[in-house]
Parts: sequence; structure tokens; C-alpha cells
Amino acid sequence: MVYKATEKTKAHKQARRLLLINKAVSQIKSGGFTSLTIESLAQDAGIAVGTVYKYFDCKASLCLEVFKVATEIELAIINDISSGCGTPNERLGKAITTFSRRAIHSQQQAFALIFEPINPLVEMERLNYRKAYALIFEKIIIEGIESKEFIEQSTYLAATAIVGIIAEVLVRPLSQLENKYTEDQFIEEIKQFCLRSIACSTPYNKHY
Amino acid sequence: MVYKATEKTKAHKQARRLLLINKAVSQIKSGGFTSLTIESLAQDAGIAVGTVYKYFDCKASLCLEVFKVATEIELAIINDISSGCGTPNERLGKAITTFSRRAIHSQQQAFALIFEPINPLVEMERLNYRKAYALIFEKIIIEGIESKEFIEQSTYLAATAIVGIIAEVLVRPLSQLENKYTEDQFIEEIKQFCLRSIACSTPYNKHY
DNA sequence: TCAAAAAGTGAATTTGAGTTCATACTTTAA
DNA sequence: TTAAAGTATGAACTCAAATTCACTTTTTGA
Repeated sequence: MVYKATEKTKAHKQARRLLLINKAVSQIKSGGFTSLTIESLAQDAGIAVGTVYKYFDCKASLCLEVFKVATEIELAIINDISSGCGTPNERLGKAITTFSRRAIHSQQQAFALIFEPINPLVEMERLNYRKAYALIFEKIIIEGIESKEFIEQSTYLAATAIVGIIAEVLVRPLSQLENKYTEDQFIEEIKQFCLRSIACSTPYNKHY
Repeated sequence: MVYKATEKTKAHKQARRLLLINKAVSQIKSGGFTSLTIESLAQDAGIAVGTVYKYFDCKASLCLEVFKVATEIELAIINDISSGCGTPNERLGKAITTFSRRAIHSQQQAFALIFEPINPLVEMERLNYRKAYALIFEKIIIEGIESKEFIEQSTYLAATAIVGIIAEVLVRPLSQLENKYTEDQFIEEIKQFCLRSIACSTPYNKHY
């Protein structure tokens, strides 16, 4: 054989692949996985349909990569906040408000990552994603229980419940803020709600 | 015109229509809406594919009716419990445990009604379904706040959060009980978690 | 009994998206 | 320059379901 891919060619191929993934991530951000078709992706990237298959062997594995890239960004953000400084109470509160704020500001993406069914491959990965989120929350909750700041309880349930609350209240299609609250007030309410269940004492008689 | 449908014929048609809906409900109970195809339904009912279209103009409207029938049964059960006797605390606790238990015991149906995307028509209806659930919880919460049993808070958030917690913890695909808890213990934990957020005082230092 | 109207039939058609493939162009290294 | 390997192309193919439709059977009231 005479042909052997040079570094430059390999890099170029890698770059094009990344371009496709990024274009796909943009598409799910605005229209969810439903709007991501091989055709639309090819068009968006200015290449032919068949070319997409030189980079991904099938749509399922493309979706998987897209899902991973998008989720890793989100997880990294929450993870950073959670391992910062402060009491468990403060850190858990910050993690909840950050998660909430991001969910509000990119509802479509949050829906795609948390709810939208895609294919069995991605569903498996979504379990990891959810578990990763829950594990971040759970870690803080365990610390808080050890330091007696938090009530003894099923840390798995508490961590999972936080995800469930935010998902239900903020992410579900068309869910929207009650208009008697501003975004900040509502996020604060969510935080208070979660912390009342988890923390030993919270200023729960506060009125808004 | 010579032909005019008699009462008997109308009743017969109504009955067959109902049979189809019931067969379809059975199908979603065991395999979700994904498993419900016109073909499988026709086969199940012992009729031809084309005949289904004499009763329903398209699959979307069939799904809508099936969804409504299935959800109304669930709502009626929770509604009964919620309007029974007892303090707001007791009734809310009972509503939460009943909802949880039903979700565990018919996971597939719960998934179909709460999460599984079907079509835009049904998605609209699902919003009503979720709202109906939340309204039942919210009504008790409002009563409890008035009687000072519950903490002042966004009743919308609290009610919606309950749905979110149960959905996330019990309904999501593959979600399963932590094996260190029995079903009863886990449901009790869920109830305690919710009530800690909502009620003024709960025995929250209880250990299991 | 008879004709109009429904109800029932199931093979054929439609549809919409993923996937393939014969062909053309590009890169590489001798 | 050349041949091998890779990359690009987009029309054609596939596939699973929904939907249609020409035809048959049943019901009704005169």
C-alpha cells in the first residue's frame, strides 16, 4: 500500500468529526433530538448525507456521542460548584440553584438530556448521567449527615428527589414559572423546599 | 334513504369501540404506547386493520382516548383518598403513599402515562393530567396551610414537586428500589421526605 | 325481497427517516 | 505520474407503520 494517512489528514478528519458533533449539539439545543436528522445535520455542515456515515457508523452512535458531550459540560459545572468551599448546606444550596438556573435558561437542552427518549444506547447512558448528578448531590448530603447538619435519611432518595423536583418543576415541556414569582424567587423557593427536607434546621417560616 | 341505525346497532358499535379502547389500554399497560400499533390492536381484537379506522379516524386520536381512559382511572383513585376524612397531614401522606404504590406496581403503565412521548395531541392532554394530580395535592396543602399544620410556601411548587419526586424515584425506566429497603420502608421514606418539606413538624429524626 | 347505507376486509400504497452503494474526486508515497 | 487507499456524493433502497380503498357482507325499513 502506498497511502498512509498523515498527521495532518488525521487531524483534519478529527476536526471535521468534531464539527459534526458540535453542529449536532447545536441542533439538540434548539430542537431536541427529534430535530436531529442525518439530512439536517449534513445540510447544516454543508456535506452530503453519505459523508456523515464516514464519521459515524449509525445514527444511534452519533446520538450517543452528542449526548455525552452535552452532558459532560453540564456535569462539570455542577461538579465544580459542589466541590468548592463552604458548608454542606451552602454547597448543596448552590448546586441546586445552579442546576435550576441552567434548566430554566436552556429548557430545550435540559429536556433533551433529562427526558427525551432517543434510543436504547442513549437511555443506558442517561442512567449514568442521572446517577452522576445524583452522586454529586449525594456526596454533599452524606457529608452533611456526618457533620449533623443534615437529617439522617436515605441519601439516594434525597439526591434523586432533587433531580426529580427540578425536572418536574422546570424542565417538563411547557412547564413555566408561576408569574407571581420572579426567576430568582422561584429558584430560592426550590432550594428552600429541598433543604427543608434535608437540612436539620432551615428558616422555613420565612415569607415571600 | 332506507337505512337508519337502530338503538341496538348504535349500542353495538359503542360496545365494539369500547372493546378496542380496553384492548389498547391493556397493551399500553404491558408494553407502553410503543407496543400499540394498529396491526397489533386489530389482531388482539380479532378484526381487520381497516376496521379500526371505522372507529377512530387516526392513530393519534385513538391514543388520546386511550390515554384519557387510563389516566382518569388513576386520578379517581387519588382523588377519592384525598377527599376522604383525616387531617391534611394524614390525607396528604395517604395520597403520596397510594400514588407511590401504584407507580411501583404498574411501572410500565406509570411510565406510559407520565413520561412516554406519544404525539402532540397526547402531550397536551398529559399537561392536564399532571395539572390534575398537582391540583389534588395542592388542595390539601392549601387546607393544611390554613390550619397552620403546613408551612407557608408556594403550594404550586410543593404539589408539583411531589409528582416530580415520585416520577423520578419510582417511574423512570429501570429505576428500582434500593435493596436495603423494602417497598413499604421506601414508600415511607418518600412520604417523610415530602412531609418534612411541607409540614410544620414531622418526626424527622426517626431512624429506619 | 330489495336497495341504500354502514361495517368489515386485507392487500396495496404512502410516508419519513435511516442506510447503502456505484461513482467521482483527493491524498499519499514511491 | 501513478496506483492504492481514503473521502465525498446523493440518488436509490429499505423498513416499519400508518393509512387508504375497492370490494364483500350485514343491517335497515319499505
